This record gives sequence, structure tokens and C-alpha cells, in this order.
Amino acid sequence: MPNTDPDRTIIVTVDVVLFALLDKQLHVVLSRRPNEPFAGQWALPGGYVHKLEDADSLVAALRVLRSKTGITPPYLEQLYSFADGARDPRGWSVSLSYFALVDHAVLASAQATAPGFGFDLVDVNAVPRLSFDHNRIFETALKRLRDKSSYSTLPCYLLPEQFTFAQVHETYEHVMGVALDKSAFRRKLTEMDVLEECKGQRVGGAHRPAQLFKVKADVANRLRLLDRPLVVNQ
Amino acid sequence: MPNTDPDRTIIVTVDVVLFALLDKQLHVVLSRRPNEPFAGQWALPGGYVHKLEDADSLVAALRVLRSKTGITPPYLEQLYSFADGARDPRGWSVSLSYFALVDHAVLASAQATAPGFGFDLVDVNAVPRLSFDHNRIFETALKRLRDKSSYSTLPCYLLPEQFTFAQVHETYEHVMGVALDKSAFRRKLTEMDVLEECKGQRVGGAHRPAQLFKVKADVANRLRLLDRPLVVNQ
DNA sequence: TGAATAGTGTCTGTTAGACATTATCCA
DNA sequence: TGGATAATGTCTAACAGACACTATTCA
Repeated sequence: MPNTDPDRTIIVTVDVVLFALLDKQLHVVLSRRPNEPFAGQWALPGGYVHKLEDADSLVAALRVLRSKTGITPPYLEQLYSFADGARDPRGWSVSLSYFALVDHAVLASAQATAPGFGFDLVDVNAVPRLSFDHNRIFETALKRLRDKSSYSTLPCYLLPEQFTFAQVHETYEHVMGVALDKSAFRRKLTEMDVLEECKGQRVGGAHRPAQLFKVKADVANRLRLLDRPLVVNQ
Repeated sequence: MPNTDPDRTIIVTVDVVLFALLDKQLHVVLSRRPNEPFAGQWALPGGYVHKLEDADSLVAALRVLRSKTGITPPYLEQLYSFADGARDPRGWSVSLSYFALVDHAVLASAQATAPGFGFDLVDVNAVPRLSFDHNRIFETALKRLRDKSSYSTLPCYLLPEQFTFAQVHETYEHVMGVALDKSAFRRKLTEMDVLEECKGQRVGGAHRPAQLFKVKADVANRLRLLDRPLVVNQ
């Protein structure tokens, strides 16, 4: 390669670890790679950064997610950057990786309205061998999600916009993989002052109806991506 | 530009925020940029990733630090990746940023033995306008250091390998910017079981001599870079 | 009124901050 | 022996886990 400056030909991609809760179990979104390398193999949703389209890497991550799943997640955060000469057979490469959370119902309705999206939801305890170093990226994301859940409202973004206390409680337990005392959990969430009551109530059958909650607006603005992309939690 | 694929010409650099304690105040290492853009302006130590030299971005960060300061820090961790089309006037670019901690004495002796290193130590409360988006990177690093110090042994890496309890205590106070109760601090550090006694003792004058401590080996292996680069805390 | 889930109250052992006390050295 | 800093002990208020209790709905 006589005429190319090798330092200027580094591959830059974004890869997203998108989590959702299905059947009381944490799942991750995977796609089959359409092209070489690793054509036909499972991989995280990802792709090249497009210099002309993407203002920054967060926008690139959102574009990739929209094109592969049809959704824009309520939570998206930069995870880590994997950058070395061995992770991609084409040469030195950078993966700007992100992790995202979404309500499963949103994914399902996107899949229903436009069946062209070729992704699957896979139980996090049964993730197959992935392309590139995507298993490492996935493990890093899972660890980050669990670590951060113990002191944040992250698991709320796996739920619909409105949810009951029991749902949050159950979701935290499934994400963290441990049982949490109902009373202590409620107390903690209350004193953190991150949820607000919705006036509507929901009945679960022959019992006292449960209060609906949603994440407070100011917390949401700190943690959530709304229609306008914002850098989150850097 | 007819023949170039614009997506494949993204600039990839590493930039390091290196902290040290000087005169009881946190300082950061800055250099003057030798070349355009921003020639002559202050900047964080940084440079291009060298595909042929650097196995991965951590190795690149270590190489950059060695070339700009002559030292290999006892602590180095990936911070964040800043990737957009506006941060560098030459075009779309990625900064794989790292933050590092070192004992000031190590920096000083490197500067003394090889005066060719052109860097300065600047008080973190008096950082000037930096090149590119390096002010943003610096602020991110300072926040990360302070956040993480409250539940880790990070500040120990600003001290010599052996140190007294009073030194650790004082260092935490300077890093965090708050007063910490001596007794409670000692209790916490003891029960975290991260320090071990050194058999030597050190006298501070006409008073009871203080016990010397160092970070336990297993903690060091988790958090420290020794002679062989390891990915830390990803 | 009983079944089922929502939501609150109470008890207790642990912990963190505040501060007092003892220990050990040198001049 | 006094001065200085190291190191430990004690008191108390706040907190978290465990679990019991009350509340509200429908059948």
C-alpha cells in the first residue's frame, strides 16, 4: 500500500446493546450480519459512522438503531470504546459502543408495523457467539446496566411510560437478579424523589387498585433522550 | 475529493488527562501544541493513534504519555470518547480520552532527568482555554475523578507507593474538596480492606511515628497498570 | 366476607459522623 | 514533662432489612 497513510484509515463504527424485558427476563437485540465479514452471523446492531449524516456519535447510534429496529429508545448512553488492531479482520478499528433500554411493547409494535426489521430478542443468559468482539461489548453493557441499576432509575426505561410500583419492583429484581424487600425498596424510591403519581389508577383484578407512576420530568431530562438528541451521563 | 471514501477518513486520536497533587492542590498536565491546528495553544497530551505501533488504544495512551511526559502512570482508565464533526477543524474526528493519576514526585524527577519534556502542571481551578474541545474533556475527567474517589482507592495513586494514613486522608480531602472526619475515614478504609501495613515506620518530628501503608496487591492488580498494560475498569 | 394485591408501620441491628481519650515519640 | 501528631474508643442519630399490619377492590 504505497500511497495510503495507514494512520488515516481507521474503521470507525457504532454498536448498540439494546436491552428489553420479555417474559420477566432481560433480553438483548441481535441481528444477522448481511455482509462480510461474519456474513450471516449474529451481531449487535451497528454500522459505520457516516460523516455527512451524523453530527456526532450519539446521532450515529440513534440512526443505526432506527434503521435496524425502527425505534428511538428512551434511554441511550455511551458505554465504552473498543479500539484495537485485532477486533475486525479488515484492520485497526474503533467501536464506539452504546447501551440502550426500551419497553418491549415498543419494539414489538415496531416489528409488527414494519416487518422488514430483521432482529431477534435473545435472553441475556443464552447469547450465542457473536461477530467481532461483540460478546465482550455485550458483557460490558450487562455489567454496566446491573451496576448502575442499584443507584439509578435505569430499569424504569424498560417499562411503559406509566407503571405501578409492583412493576418497578419486579423489574429491578429481574435486572439485578436478586430479591428486594418491597417496603425498603418503596421507601428508597420515595426518598429519592424520582417518581411522580399519575392521576389514573389501574386495577389488577379483585384487589386494591395500584397507583400509576412515571419518572419525574427533571429526572427524565437528565437521563432520557426525547426527540432531540442530548449527550447523556458522560 | 473524487477518489476518497469520506467515511474512511476519520481522524482518531488519544488524549490523556493526567492529574497530580502539588502544594495540596490538584493539578493537571498541559502541553503547548507544536503544530497546527491550534499551534502554540495549551492542550491535553495527545496524538494520533499509530496503527502499526499501538496494539490498542490503551497502549496508544501509554505511548503518548511516555513521549510527552516521560512517565508511565500507576493508574490509567478510559474516560469517554468524544466523536463529532465539529471538535477538530480538520474534519470528523474521534478522541479516545483517558484519565491518569501519578505521584507528583515521579513527574518532577522525569522532568529533571530529561528536561526536553515540554509540559506544565496547572491548578485545576485555573485551567486556561484549551485547544479543540479539551476543556470539555478535562471537566469530564475532573468530575469522574471526584465521583469515583468517594467509593474507591483512586486518590492513593496520587501518592508515593508508601504513605501514611494522614497523607491519604489529606489527599482525599483535597481531591474531593470537603473535610472528612479522621476517625470515620480510617474506619471505612480499614473495613474496605484495601491497604496493608508496611513494616517500616516514618517519623514526622517530635511526635508518635505514623505507620506506612500501601495499596494491597490484589487491589493494585485490579486498578493498577504495572509494567504490562491491562485494560482497567472498563 | 374472603381472596388478593396495594400500601404503611414498627422493630432492630448496623453504620457514619462527632468528638473524647489514649499512645508514642522528641526536645 | 510538655508538645505534637498518631491511633483508638464512645456516644448518638440516621438508616436498611425483615416482617407484621392495615387498606381497598371484586366476586
